[in-house]
Formats: sequence, C-alpha cells, structure tokens
Amino acid sequence: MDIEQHKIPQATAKRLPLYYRFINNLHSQGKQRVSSKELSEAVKVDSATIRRDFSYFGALGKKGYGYNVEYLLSFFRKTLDQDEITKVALIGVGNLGTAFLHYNFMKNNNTKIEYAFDSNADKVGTEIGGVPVKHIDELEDMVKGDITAAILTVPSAAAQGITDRLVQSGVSGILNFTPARITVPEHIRVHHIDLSIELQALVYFLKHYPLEAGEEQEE
Amino acid sequence: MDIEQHKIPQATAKRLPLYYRFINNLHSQGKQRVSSKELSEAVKVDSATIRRDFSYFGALGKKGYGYNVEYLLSFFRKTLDQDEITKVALIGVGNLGTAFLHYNFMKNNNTKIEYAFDSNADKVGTEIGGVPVKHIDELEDMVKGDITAAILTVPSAAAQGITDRLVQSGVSGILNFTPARITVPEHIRVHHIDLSIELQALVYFLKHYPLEAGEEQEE
DNA sequence: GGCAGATTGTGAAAAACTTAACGACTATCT
DNA sequence: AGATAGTCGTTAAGTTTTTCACAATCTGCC
Repeated sequence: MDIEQHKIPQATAKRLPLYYRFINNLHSQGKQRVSSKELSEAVKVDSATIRRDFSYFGALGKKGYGYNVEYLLSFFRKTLDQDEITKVALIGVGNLGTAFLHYNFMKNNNTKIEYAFDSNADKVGTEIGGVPVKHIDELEDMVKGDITAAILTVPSAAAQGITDRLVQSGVSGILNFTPARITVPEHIRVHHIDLSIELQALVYFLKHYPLEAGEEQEE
Repeated sequence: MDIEQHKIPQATAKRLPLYYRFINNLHSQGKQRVSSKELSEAVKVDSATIRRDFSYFGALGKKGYGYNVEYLLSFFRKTLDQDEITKVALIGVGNLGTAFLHYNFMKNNNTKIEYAFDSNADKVGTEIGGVPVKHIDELEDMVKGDITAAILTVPSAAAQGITDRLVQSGVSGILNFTPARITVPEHIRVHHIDLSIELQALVYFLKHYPLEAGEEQEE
C-alpha cells in the first residue's frame, strides 16, 4: 500500500486537497454524481488531468456515468487521512498567523492547530479561533513528541532560529511563510509560500505572458 | 525582445523574484561575487537549474569566476521592470489583507498597492501600511483605467461577485487567496493561493512521501 | 607567463507532467 | 430494442522542466 502510494505524482498529490474540498461542496449540495468535465469547470483543472489523477487510485468512476459523489467523498476522506488528525503548531500570531487561525478552525478536518506561540505578552493566554496562544518559551515543552508540523508566520529575522528549535523538538514538516529560505536537516520537509514573490510573479506573467483567447491558465 | 521573452519557461519566470530578492540581500551585505553553488544553498534551488535559468537571459556570469553581484542586480532590476511600477488594489482588509498591506509596503519595488477596499465602515478612511482604505462601493471609480492587478482577500462567498466587478473595471490579473475558484474571461490571469490546501498538501506529503537522507526537496 | 583549480553555459538525456484520442461501457430516449 | 449522447480509464504522444556531465575558459597564484 505504501509502495503503491509512492507512484502518485507529486503534482497529483498537490491537487488532492483541492478535489476533496470541491467534492465536499458537491455533497453538501446534495449532488449525486459528477463528471470529470463538470469537476473540471469547478476546480479549473483539465478534465483529462482529473481522470488521470483519479485513476492513480484505481477505478473510482463508471464509464458512461461519471463519479458517484458519495463514494468519491468517502474515498478521499480515507485517502487524505481524515480520520487520523495531524497536529500542527503555529508560530507567530501576527496578522498572517491570526488569519490562519481563523481560517483553519472552520475548514480543515485532517489537521488541527493545537497551539499557537508568540512572544507578545498581550497575546499569550488568549485564544484565537479556538486555539490557545502560548509563550514562545514554552515551544519545546508543548511541541515535543506531540506535534507533526509547524506553520511559520514569524518575522523573517526570527525564522531560522525558530526553525532550529522546531527541528529540535521533532516536527517533520514546516510551512514557511517568511521570505527567508530556512535550512533544515535532510529529513525535514519545508514548503515555502512567499506572498511577495507570488505577487511579483503574477505581475511578471501579466507583462510577459499576456493571455490570448483560448489559452489556458496554469498555476 | 518580446519574442525572446517568450522563450523563458514559466518555471523559470516563477523563480525570478526569488533570485532577485537574494541577489539584493547579497548586495546589501557588500558581497562582490557569487557562484551558482552558493546561490543554490541560499535559495534552495539546484545550482544547474540556476545556471540554466540565468542562461535564458544570455551569459550573465564568467567562467571560473561566477556572477558579479552588482551586474546581476542591475540586470534583474531591469528585467523585472523595477522602474515601471505596477499598480495593485487589495480587496478585503481582514487579517490576511492587513498582513499583505504591511508586508508589501516594506518589500516590493516593482508593485505598489495603491488602494485597499473594504465594506467595514470602521476601516474605511484609515491607512494601513501606507495604503488608504476605501469603501468597496468606490471600487469601480478608483480601479478603472489605473489598476493592473488585484489581490483578493475577501470571504469566499464574496469572491466571484468582487471578481466580476474587478474584471469589469479592467484589471488583468488577480491573486486569489479565497478558497473559491473564480471564473473569469479568458484574457484575465488568475493565480490561486489557498492556505488550507497548502497545509493539507504538506501533511499529505509528510505521510506519503517521507524524505530519505539525500532526497531533495521540491518547490 | 603558465598552471591548478574553479565555474560557467549548454548539449543531451532523463524525468515529470499534461493533453489528445479512443475503445469500452452506461444511461436514456424514442 | 436500437440508436444516441455521454463518460471513464488508459495508451500514446506531446510538452515542460530538471538534471547530468563536460568542454571552454576564466581566476588567482607562484
């Protein structure tokens, strides 16, 4: 099973949470079935790509019919490990961190932000989006052995220092929102999301890759 | 020139702002020269990829020496259109929007957030990170003919409605932070950044693609 | 001036990803 | 029942991106 999992392309893996959300939506709307074409319009991914993505998990649909929403949903729930909740910590309760705390609380099922950490005494002891805010000094104690991943929304100057402490405390993944490119041991996974770069990249594309009619969007 | 520009792979284009930032850092630190290997360690991109990326713009470096930081910087400044500022609007001054306003003000040189819009009367009339907050009713008037791109940080229920108004008002690109996948005419470019999906994707990778020693990171 | 060592730029290959196309099958209409 | 329209799963082709590997060539030093 784990070996099979490894055959799934990373590009596909990145789209799974997107699919999952939209299938969830469809289910809430009481929709019974959905075709790759319909789904394609909703998530803005080519229908052939969707069929290909789904096929990595076996035959989820029926020819001439489409996909049963109920079945698809239960399948994704299982695949994305909805049952087993991954515990996450958030470091840095600024605007971005706060946004995430509110956001997360409402939407995610397979991850839970257990604690948030900040150095600001005014914030410590409060609760945001249902998540208790702890002092950064408590980081090691709270994280050790319990937390799998961390969301890094601290000022960039603090990024590497906090990262080292997180790694020490045993997290295996970091979602880094700071502009700093952090250095970690090989077995730690880091995903970078850089708001400033995203905006600059969009602008660059606007100037140099004007969309012609009929041209498709990538992301 | 424009035809030449079109040869640059999109993957490369997305890395340019990243390179630019780090070259800027090096320059501030007074560094004279840098090799692709050094830069690779800083930005976490394979050195061969960096050399290939740079080579699309011609021979920027010198064999046996590396790249001259000063020259590289001036080249990137020109290429990323630092001189010609792209005007941007931000819609939705919640936590995420506020984070962006602070962030942007400090860092970007080729883009400027001219206005922010919100429907909350308490926010309208204030200024955040140097950006004036206008009422959402003024959107069309302020944007029309002047603003090239928009950052969408509104609640997802409002996303499509605001999008339509932005398109009407002539923006050509949208950076969409809402979970909704918005529909736009073909000539409008949309980049989606979905915080919730990023977290779920990271968790999925942690579970199914554990990093072995020596394995490289993507993104 | 010449040589050892470093580093680029790039051809070629590999890897990763997307898309087109179609056979096989379903559902529905007449 | 047969015809029609729709849909999946997949093979094969196409495209994009990354990586390897090395000749060319520059630097720095003696």
